[in-house]
Amino acid sequence: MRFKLDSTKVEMEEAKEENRRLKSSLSRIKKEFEILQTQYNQLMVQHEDRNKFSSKGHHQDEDKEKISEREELVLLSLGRRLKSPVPSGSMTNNEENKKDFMDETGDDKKNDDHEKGSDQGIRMGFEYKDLSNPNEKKEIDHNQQTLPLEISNNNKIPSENSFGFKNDGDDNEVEEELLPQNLIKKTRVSVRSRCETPTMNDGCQWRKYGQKIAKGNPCPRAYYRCTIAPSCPVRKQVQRCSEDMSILISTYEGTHNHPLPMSATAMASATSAAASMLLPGASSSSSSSSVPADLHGLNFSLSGNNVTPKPKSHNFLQTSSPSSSGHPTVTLDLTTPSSSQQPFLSMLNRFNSTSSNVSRSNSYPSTNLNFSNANTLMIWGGGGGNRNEQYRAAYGNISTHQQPPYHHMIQTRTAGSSFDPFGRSSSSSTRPIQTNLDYVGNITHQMQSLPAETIKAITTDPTFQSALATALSSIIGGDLKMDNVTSNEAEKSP
DNA sequence: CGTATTTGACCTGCGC
DNA sequence: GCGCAGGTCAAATACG
Repeated sequence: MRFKLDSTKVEMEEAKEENRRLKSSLSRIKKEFEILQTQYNQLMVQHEDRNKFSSKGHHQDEDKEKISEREELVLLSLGRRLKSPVPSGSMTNNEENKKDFMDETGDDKKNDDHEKGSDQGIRMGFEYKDLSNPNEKKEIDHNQQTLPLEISNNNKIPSENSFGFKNDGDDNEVEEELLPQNLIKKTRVSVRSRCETPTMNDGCQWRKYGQKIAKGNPCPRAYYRCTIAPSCPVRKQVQRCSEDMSILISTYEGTHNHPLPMSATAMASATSAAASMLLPGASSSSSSSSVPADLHGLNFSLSGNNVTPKPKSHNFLQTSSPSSSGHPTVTLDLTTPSSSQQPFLSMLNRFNSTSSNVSRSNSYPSTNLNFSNANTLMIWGGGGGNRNEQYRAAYGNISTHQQPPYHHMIQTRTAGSSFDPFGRSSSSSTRPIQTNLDYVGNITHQMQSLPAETIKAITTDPTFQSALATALSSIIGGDLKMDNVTSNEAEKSP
């Protein structure tokens, strides 16, 4: 009994220490993010000035250019609401377009929390400022009518926060049926993972409603729907890979219209981000204009820069032929061996590339996000009742070296670089929170040490923004919640 | 007994 | 129009 008490005290002390480290990491991340944000804003201002200069003497096209310009004036805000707005100054009547994605409770304290957010530093999420007006949407519609997903930053569109649920769902179900993106097939996100269990635990609650033997695969395909909310439209297909039975392919479709458990937010963020990368605005080789993207509720600033597809390589992002179903599909591959040999700079080069040779024979391309994860069995979330359980479920059990998906994502993105942020094995980490924060912090920190041109290329690349936003949201969002929990617990503790 | 799963029937879209 | 395949429904069944 005495021993238990002592061990509990030791654990409490460790928790306090952990909490201190988290706070320190958080403040560092805040600073580094502000630097990044400042750089981005400066670039936006420069871009704006350049556009104005180049448009002199072209009054005939002035309106068009204004529209185009404002299409590009989309701010991807990682985290806290900015104290000072975008330097464009054109943000007026679209305040309501801001999507505050962090507030999980959605109660009346929301605004207050956001006001305090900068002080507390706990409001990580995505903020998308649409600087266009509804009339311009028609223009966009006209230009992008074959790709309605691009222009879904409509007020009517139920937004989803970084944790994968929509902000407000009064009429979401009805309105969603009328949305343009529903006129075409929904984007799917397929996750390949090594999993011994019949289904991957992603933190959500699923109810099986069907099973089919799909052609070309002797393994039956199981159909699940989300049961967290009765009206949730999210579906999931689970099927084992015919070539490797140990690989479980989980395909997600739709957007949760309800709050998700902590343990499910990682997957929700992953699917959102992955789907967003599929958007033509993010990956189209033909389009050079920025268009806002809102898929699965995640709003990113996406422009035409593309990522060169290199199928069957370990590139982080690949495009391949569309799925047989005809749905645009993003594949998150967590089954392949570590791509530590992948040069980080080559990825940056791809980020910086303004065009690519993507062959798009089909309007529904598939994108393959190849995250290295050779050893991890997929336990994305345990749906545990308390936050600690949820945390452990979502971010990996320390003792079993399970790691969160974004841990691997970031690790993949940094592992091949010429610098190793930590020089330690991620799987050997005994402090996953600290590790995750360190990764984020060091990414931004290392970026500052890069040449200015590289920084420019990185910070202005929407793909990077999307990926960074997702990573930050997933990791920090969860961690911050834990931070709160641990803070509260620490305060309560004697 | 309530809930979840199974499984055959049915619906729908697409290619020929 | 027909057949095929994917996807969904719903009654039957299993389970706790």
